[in-house]
Amino acid sequence: MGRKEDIERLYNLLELLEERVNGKRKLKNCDGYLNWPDQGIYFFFSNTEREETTQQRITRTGKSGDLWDRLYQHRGPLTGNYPGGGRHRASRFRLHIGEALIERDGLHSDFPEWGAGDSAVPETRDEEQLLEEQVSNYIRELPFLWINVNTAESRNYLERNLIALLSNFEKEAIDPRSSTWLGKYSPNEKIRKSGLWCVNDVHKKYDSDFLDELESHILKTTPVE
DNA sequence: TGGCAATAAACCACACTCAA
DNA sequence: TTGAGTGTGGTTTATTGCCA
Repeated sequence: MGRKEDIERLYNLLELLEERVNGKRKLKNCDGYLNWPDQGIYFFFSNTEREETTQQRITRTGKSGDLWDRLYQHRGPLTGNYPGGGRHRASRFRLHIGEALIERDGLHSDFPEWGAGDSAVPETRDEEQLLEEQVSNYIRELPFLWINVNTAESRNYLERNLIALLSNFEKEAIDPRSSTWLGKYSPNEKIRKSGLWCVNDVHKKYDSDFLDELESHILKTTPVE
């Protein structure tokens, strides 16, 4: 089977997953009180559709040994010192989106420290709060799905192959992103060309057999309540 | 109903792994 | 060695349950 057929199979498997978990969620409606699986893989979708279908396009996939903790890092806090914001230094997803917003809106002089270092002093965080809020607003509106994957070996294998399959980086573009996709403004070439908010593995080849393993995990995934 | 303790979740900074 | 990304562990905050 070719890459296009494998991508079709992947999206069909995700439709099955969506049925199993009673639909996609958005982070704006989620918290840690839901019974998330301890470990797993998540799929964020864009609100735009794939070519020739009504399916939403995958825009990022990632893994975690503590699923909600990772989703929380992407969502950002609702309360505390930075409500509605977040920490892009703890979430590359947030970092990439913020960089694209800076490029698109010409905000370099407003956020000169964005992405600099692993931590920031409160003064810098105060200055970045406005952009963190914009990033949070963007992420919290993205529909997402998740699967339960217990072993790190499986999570690494599935994530690597998912990204390699979906990435258009230096490959034939399947489901190419529109010119209005925010990632087109990313300073990172891998994001612009892959069509994903991912950098690792976008240039790799994938192993079709991973779809069989993905299906087995989907069939074991249950809804959160 | 209010006070207290226990527990869970939220939050954060830093450490660690892996690949290039 | 560096960058990307996740894992770990400590602290703070919120919630729950119990008792007077």
